[in-house]
Amino acid sequence: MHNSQVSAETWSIAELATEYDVTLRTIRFYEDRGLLTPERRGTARVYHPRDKVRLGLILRGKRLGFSLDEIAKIVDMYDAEPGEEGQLVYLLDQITHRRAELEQRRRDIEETLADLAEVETRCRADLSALRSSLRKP
Amino acid sequence: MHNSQVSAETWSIAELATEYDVTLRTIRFYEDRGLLTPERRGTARVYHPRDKVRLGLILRGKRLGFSLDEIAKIVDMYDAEPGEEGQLVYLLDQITHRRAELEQRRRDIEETLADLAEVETRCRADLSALRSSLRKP
DNA sequence: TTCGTGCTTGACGCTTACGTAAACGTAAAG
DNA sequence: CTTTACGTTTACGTAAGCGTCAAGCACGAA
Repeated sequence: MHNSQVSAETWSIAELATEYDVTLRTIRFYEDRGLLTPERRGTARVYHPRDKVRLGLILRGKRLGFSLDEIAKIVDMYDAEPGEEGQLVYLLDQITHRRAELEQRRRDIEETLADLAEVETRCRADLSALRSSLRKP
Repeated sequence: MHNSQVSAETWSIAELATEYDVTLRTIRFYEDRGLLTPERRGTARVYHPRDKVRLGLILRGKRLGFSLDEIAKIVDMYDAEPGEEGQLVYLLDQITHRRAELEQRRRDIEETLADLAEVETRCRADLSALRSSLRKP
């Protein structure tokens, strides 16, 4: 085995695509939008752990229904440099904002799950009624 | 007051738009896609409680990041007729499916909230460090 | 009758998030 | 040397989800 040293592992675009089940096109598109900035070895892209983590964050953001623009802001928060005070205050503000959004989504999920449970109950009732009416017609 | 009888209340398209803070265009678009089926009084659309509820469900679905096609399936589950056995089994299957998706989303939210909390901690630390270094230079 | 208000139906435009070729480079394997 | 695998850029296509006119009807008030 070649890469037996755990530190400083890298991946090709195809490896990342397979691991996260996205297309190469998608990964390149995210780079186009500035969300990923892989190293270049010649013309080929080489992805470092940082890129891999970011891709994971991007896809999680997508599952949550954020747009790529919003995801860009969120992900960039994660490895922002300390910076000046105004910047930090802005960041804290963003955090508050995102948190509120996420909590709204969580409430939506709870409600939807509750609704689904209701539909399921009704459904099972209908089903057993249907079946018992068939057993003794 | 005109509509003093609570039962069988109806709304105009503008009323619904105001209440849910969407545009008329959006509501008509949902109708176009078969998600809403208001009554017609002449040419004007008249929305019944059922339509209003559905609009609420649609918007909740949107906040959760579902596509309109997916939302259509979900919402239609809610007021599906009992139907035949195959239909009911299909419905239960859909419910299982949606539930799994929603639970994944909930996990995503928990993780993101945890990440945000971490960023916030780091951020506050940086901020206080910055300020204390300014107070005693 | 004319005005304003609210509603209607097209129909074209735009952005997002990719899909889908087309055409080419590079490097190892047969 | 040719094939195969893997990568690249460029660029047009598309589906979703509306925005934004344009043009017109219907109806009560002035």
